[in-house]
Amino acid sequence: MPQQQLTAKGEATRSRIVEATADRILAAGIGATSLDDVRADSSTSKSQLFHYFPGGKAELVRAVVAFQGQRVVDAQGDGALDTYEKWEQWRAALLEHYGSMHGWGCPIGSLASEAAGTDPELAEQITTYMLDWRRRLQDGLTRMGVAHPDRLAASILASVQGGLMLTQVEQALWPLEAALDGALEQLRVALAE
Amino acid sequence: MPQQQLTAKGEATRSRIVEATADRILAAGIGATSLDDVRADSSTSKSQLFHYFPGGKAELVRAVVAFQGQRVVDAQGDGALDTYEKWEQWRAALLEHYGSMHGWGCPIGSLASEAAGTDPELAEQITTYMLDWRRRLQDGLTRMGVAHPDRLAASILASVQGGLMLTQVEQALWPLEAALDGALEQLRVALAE
DNA sequence: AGATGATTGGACTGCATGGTCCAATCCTAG
DNA sequence: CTAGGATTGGACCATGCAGTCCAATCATCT
Repeated sequence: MPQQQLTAKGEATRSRIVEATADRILAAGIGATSLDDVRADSSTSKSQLFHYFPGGKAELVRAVVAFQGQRVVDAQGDGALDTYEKWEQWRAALLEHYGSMHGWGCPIGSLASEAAGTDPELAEQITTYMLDWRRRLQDGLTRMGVAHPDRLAASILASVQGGLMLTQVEQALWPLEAALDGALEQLRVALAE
Repeated sequence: MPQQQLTAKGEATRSRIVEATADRILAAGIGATSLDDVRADSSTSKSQLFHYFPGGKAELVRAVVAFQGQRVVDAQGDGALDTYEKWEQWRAALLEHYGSMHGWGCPIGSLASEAAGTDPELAEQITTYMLDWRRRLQDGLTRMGVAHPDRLAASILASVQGGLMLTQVEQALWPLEAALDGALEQLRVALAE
């Protein structure tokens, strides 16, 4: 944690490092992302990496997850998901976001399995993001008065995550689209009851 | 590829290696699974590893994916998924299978992101398994005469994969259960049309 | 200008890990 | 019992990578 004051320049370098690392990790996973790769991609030196992330790779990865977590939140659009129309906008926003991204796959979800058995703190961080995400969906569902908002929220989130995984496997966006359609279908059924 | 003749003993050792590796990888991912870990877990020596897998770690990992792929197929139950009742049995079989497994997570899906940017051949192997899996679902749907079997199959598979991911994150089976319920819900809607 | 602290470059270290090699032992067929 | 191949043990090597360190530069404030 850089408690020291960061100048604008320092801040810029820091972001450059985080973003470069995020891209690499998204494309190749944590294990296949070396600090030398990051150094090259971000045009920095080893000392800069450790200057801004004294905790080394582990801290850097955590910063990346925080960074991506923020992006994910942004991608949801803002406001509560408490009308069906807003869910449709949500669907569109997700497709827009992931469709325009470099590469495929969920920037956070895809790390879950790799993190689980490696860095417990990281695993917890990822879990927290997932729970927040689910809670966000669930809140909207609760306000809409569906029967089991927790289960439905989990199911919808599963569709998103699974859709992203298939999207990565197929190198195409349509599986996510199909999965989101399925998720909205479930929502409609729940609303009709 | 061990074209040489394997005695029963050799075959046993080979399986021991594959299974030990599979467990490790499931728990910690590919990157965090070292050959020394495997050696220890399987009570073998370095020379045995390379005797049975001359291609080294890459070949071993591919063998693990093939092994897990077979398991996944088995877990689906056999026969075509061409009646709703069979889909319910399928649901039960999946829950039974993944609920009784060591650890959580999809033995293949969770590797997708890690493999994608590392070993192209492995990525292709995983893609093939996913396609087979989806095709299997899709065949049943086609026979049942639903409207867009390809998209529905993708959506259902996404539910399974996402459900497994959440299951890993939450360390509990219920998200998979909720996701599968959602998937069957979609199927019912498609059948009603 | 000079001082102070942030920033940067890059050589260097230590270690984990994938992979090689060879000799010892076990198994089976003749 | 013996020969040849399958199997096994484990020392050893090469390398890639995380992390350390120190000296050089840059920016800002007085």
